[in-house]
Amino acid sequence: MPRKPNYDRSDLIERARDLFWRHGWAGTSLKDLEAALQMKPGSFYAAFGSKDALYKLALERYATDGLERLDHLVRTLGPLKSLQHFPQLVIGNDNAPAKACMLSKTLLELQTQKHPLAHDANLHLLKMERRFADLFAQAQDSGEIGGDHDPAVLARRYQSDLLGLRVSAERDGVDAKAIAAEISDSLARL
Amino acid sequence: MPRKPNYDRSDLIERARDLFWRHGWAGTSLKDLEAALQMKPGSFYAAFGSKDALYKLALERYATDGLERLDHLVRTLGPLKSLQHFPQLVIGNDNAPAKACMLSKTLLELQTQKHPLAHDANLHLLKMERRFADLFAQAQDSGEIGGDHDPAVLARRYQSDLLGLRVSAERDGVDAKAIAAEISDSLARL
DNA sequence: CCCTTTATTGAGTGATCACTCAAATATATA
DNA sequence: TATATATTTGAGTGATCACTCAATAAAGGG
Repeated sequence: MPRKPNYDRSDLIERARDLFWRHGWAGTSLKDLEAALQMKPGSFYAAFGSKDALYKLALERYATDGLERLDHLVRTLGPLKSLQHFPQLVIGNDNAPAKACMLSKTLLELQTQKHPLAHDANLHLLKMERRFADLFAQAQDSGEIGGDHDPAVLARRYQSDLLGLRVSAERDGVDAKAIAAEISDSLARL
Repeated sequence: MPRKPNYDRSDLIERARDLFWRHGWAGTSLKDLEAALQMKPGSFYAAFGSKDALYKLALERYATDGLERLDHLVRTLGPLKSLQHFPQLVIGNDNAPAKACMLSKTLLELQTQKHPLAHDANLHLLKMERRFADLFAQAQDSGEIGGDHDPAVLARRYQSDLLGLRVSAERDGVDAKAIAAEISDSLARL
C-alpha cells in the first residue's frame, strides 16, 4: 500500500556528511542541506527529524568509513604496516571535503557547549583509538615492535599525532606528507 | 573637546577573545558579545566596526600572548627546556576558555570557506612555528641537541604535535598530561 | 478502478542573525 | 558657561535561522 521514498537514504547521509565535514555544524544551514540533498523541508524532516539527528548519522557514517578503510589496509598490509601507512592515507585524499578529521572538527566546535554531538564524536574517537591499540598489540605479538610498550599508550599518542597531522594538513604551506612520513618512521623505531 | 570612551579597549578585546576562543566564530553572536562587553550595538560598531574585525583583534591578542608566554619561559629556562615545558603549560591552564588552540579552532572552522580570518590564523601559526625553529636552532648551537636535524623540520613536527595534544586535551577521558610528557621526552632524545 | 498509506510540496512560523542610525548624553576646550 | 566633538543608547532593519503543517501526489492491495 505505502508509497516508497524516491531517494537513496544512504546516499543522502553521505552527501550530508560531506557538507557537515566541510562546513561544520553551525556553518551548514538547512538551506544548504536542502540544496545538496534535493529535498524540500517537509521531506527532510520526515526523513531525518532534525539537523542534529542527520549530523549524528553523518558522524556515524564518517566513523564507520574510517574504521573500514583501516581494516581494509590491515587485510593487505598487516597491523604495523597499516598503522604506518594510515597517516598518508587520511591526508592523501584530495577529493575529501577537508583534510582535518570530522570527529575533531565536531569536538572543537561543540565540546565547549556540551552539545550531545560532541559526546558522539568523543565515543567515535575512542573506538578508533581502541582499534589502534588492538593493532599495536598484534604488532607486538608478531614481534614487529618491541613488547616493552603499553599498546594503549602507543595508541593514545598515535591518535594525538594523527589529529595534529590532520590539523597541520589544513594549514597553508605545510608539507603534511613529510609529517606523515615522520609519524610512520617513529613507528618503525619501536 | 571630545568625549572619552568609558571602557578599556584592551580589556574588551580580551573578553571577546575568551568568548570567540570558547564558542568559535559562528557560535558567538553579537548578543553574546554585547552581554560580555556590556556594550550596546551602536557602541560596539563604533568601537570595532564589525564582528569579524573584533575577531581579528582577538586572534592577534591570542597569538601575541602565546608568544609572550613562550618568551617568558625562555628567559628563565633557556631554549630546549622551554620547548619541553611548553606543552604542559598550554594544556595546564584550567581557567582558559578551551584546551584547544584558538588558531587551530579558527582554521578548522573557517579555512574551508576561505574566510580571511583563516588566513590570519595561518599567519599566526606560521609565526609561532618560526619561533619554535629559532629555539631549536639555539638549542643546537649550545649543543643541547644534536646538529643533524633541520630546525625548521623539528619545528614543523613540534607544532603538529602541539596541535594534536591540544585537540586530545579537549577529549573526554584522555590523559593529556601524559601525552605532553611524551612530547617533552622525545625532545630530550634529540 | 478505489482506497489506504505514505511521500512530497512549499508557503509560512517565530526567533535570531549581524548590523544601522537618529536622538540623547557626556566631555574637554574656548 | 557655551560650543564642538565624541560616545552611548536602543528601537528597528531586512535577511536568514531551524522547523511546521495542511494540501497534494504517488504507489500498492483490494
